[in-house]
Amino acid sequence: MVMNERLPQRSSPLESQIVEILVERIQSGVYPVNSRLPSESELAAEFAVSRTTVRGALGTLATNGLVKRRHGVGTFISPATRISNPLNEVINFAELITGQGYAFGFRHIGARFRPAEPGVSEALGLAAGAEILEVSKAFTADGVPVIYTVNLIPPHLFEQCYSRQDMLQPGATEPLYEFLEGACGQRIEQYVATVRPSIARNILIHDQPPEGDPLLPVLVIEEVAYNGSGVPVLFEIEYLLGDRMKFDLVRRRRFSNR
Amino acid sequence: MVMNERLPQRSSPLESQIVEILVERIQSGVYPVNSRLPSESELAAEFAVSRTTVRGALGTLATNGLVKRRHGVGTFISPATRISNPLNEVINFAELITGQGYAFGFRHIGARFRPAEPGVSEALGLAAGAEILEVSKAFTADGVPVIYTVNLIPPHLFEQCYSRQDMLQPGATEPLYEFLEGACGQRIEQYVATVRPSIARNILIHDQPPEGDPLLPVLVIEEVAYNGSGVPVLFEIEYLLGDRMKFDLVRRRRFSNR
DNA sequence: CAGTGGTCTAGACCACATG
DNA sequence: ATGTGGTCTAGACCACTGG
Repeated sequence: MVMNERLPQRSSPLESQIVEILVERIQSGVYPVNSRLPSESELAAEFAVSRTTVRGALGTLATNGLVKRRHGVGTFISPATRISNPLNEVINFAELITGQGYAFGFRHIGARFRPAEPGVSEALGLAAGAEILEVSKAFTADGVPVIYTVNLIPPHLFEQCYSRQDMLQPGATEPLYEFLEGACGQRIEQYVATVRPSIARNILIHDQPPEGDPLLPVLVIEEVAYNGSGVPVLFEIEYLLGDRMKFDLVRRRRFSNR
Repeated sequence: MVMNERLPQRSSPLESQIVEILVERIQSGVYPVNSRLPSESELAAEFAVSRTTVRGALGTLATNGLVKRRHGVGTFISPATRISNPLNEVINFAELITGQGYAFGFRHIGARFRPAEPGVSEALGLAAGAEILEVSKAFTADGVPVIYTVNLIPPHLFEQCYSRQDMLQPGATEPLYEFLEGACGQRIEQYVATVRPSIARNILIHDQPPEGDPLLPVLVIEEVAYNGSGVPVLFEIEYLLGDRMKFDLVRRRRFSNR
């Protein structure tokens, strides 16, 4: 009945595949904003799956704000509700910066091996005082640094593939997610982060203060990254300079499902 | 078989009731940290519900970090993983402040009716320039203001119960959630928030700067509150003074279910 | 191998909104 | 009265982990 027929294949969970298909349709405008989706039963028939499976997928979309469900009425494509830079998702800095209309750039600041602070080694499950690799970078919008990151990476992640010298080269770990997934076999699934405000003059990146106004507000995110098995992988500190960046967040009551 | 037998009653969804029961057991230590929970089938039998229903409840607990599931092994009570002040949940300021060991206090700063800014009236679905009630408060820790809030409340919410004069009295809307739920019949289910850092000297609450160091970092949360039907209820601005407060956040990849 | 969680189904019934 | 989403069941099969 539908052009561009695409039915789910086995191999990954049907529910995830249906999420993908529906996201495609929403983003490509097959389902226009504010329109009503086909009913759960219709989608179930179209995809040849049970209504339960369709409901799971729609639940995921609703949780992520793409869709709004109304009991007794239907499921609707959310209007502009698309949250722009969700703080509770993993951020892709390149997308973030280009998405706001700036030219994206990357700058190496420094890399070195040093002993981990007690808090860091504990969070990563390392021996007290174990050495870690510290890599500091800046990301620029139209040439102006707007994000600084400090990554603290345990050497056991990469030392089977790379020498210490390799790792000190500018850009060796950039982009970070691809480096971790490709070279280290670690896929980051989740961060546990602490968020606080600060001022540019109160922070140091690789022993240097950030460029620009020392009174610029800064959003500081300190976080531990975990892989899919719940094992801590690395420690990361992000400094988001407040001038040009805004972040959104959906906040809910606890245990309010989806 | 189990002491303190408590079986779910109908009336609210079984799944939610099972969540509550399990949370009680976890918090009261019936299931100690790191211990394995009974298997899904055992719980299903105990509660006399289907395994599907138990799984839903366990999924909610896993999403909220109380529990860690391991395929082929079991479901385990998470260790200290309890996130302290989750930024993605609705914050109860009194709990937040007392929970960090300070004495909680509340201070009325001002209340007035004024026309809404275009951004606010649009977000709340009001006519351009409609009048709203602005209520400004401070919350103190050991007497020191650590949180300021500005609530922008559309008059239609309360004008059937209260006069405008009533609403201008100090504490008329405090605690806010109880006021909204009791007097206005509005239960807040969700906020869509924007988070940014700032500096104390850059903000004004009821025409006054905050007390204390003008260079104090401030976390600013601007948010629209929605009720369960997705209707915007009020606009709120929170100023979290960065000195004593920390906030945590779990960040995930998009569409990674639970 | 046995036991666990992960996925999926088909069908039932309910609660809600709308005409 | 109809059709929608919300809840729940019983049972099947799969995938993973551990002894």
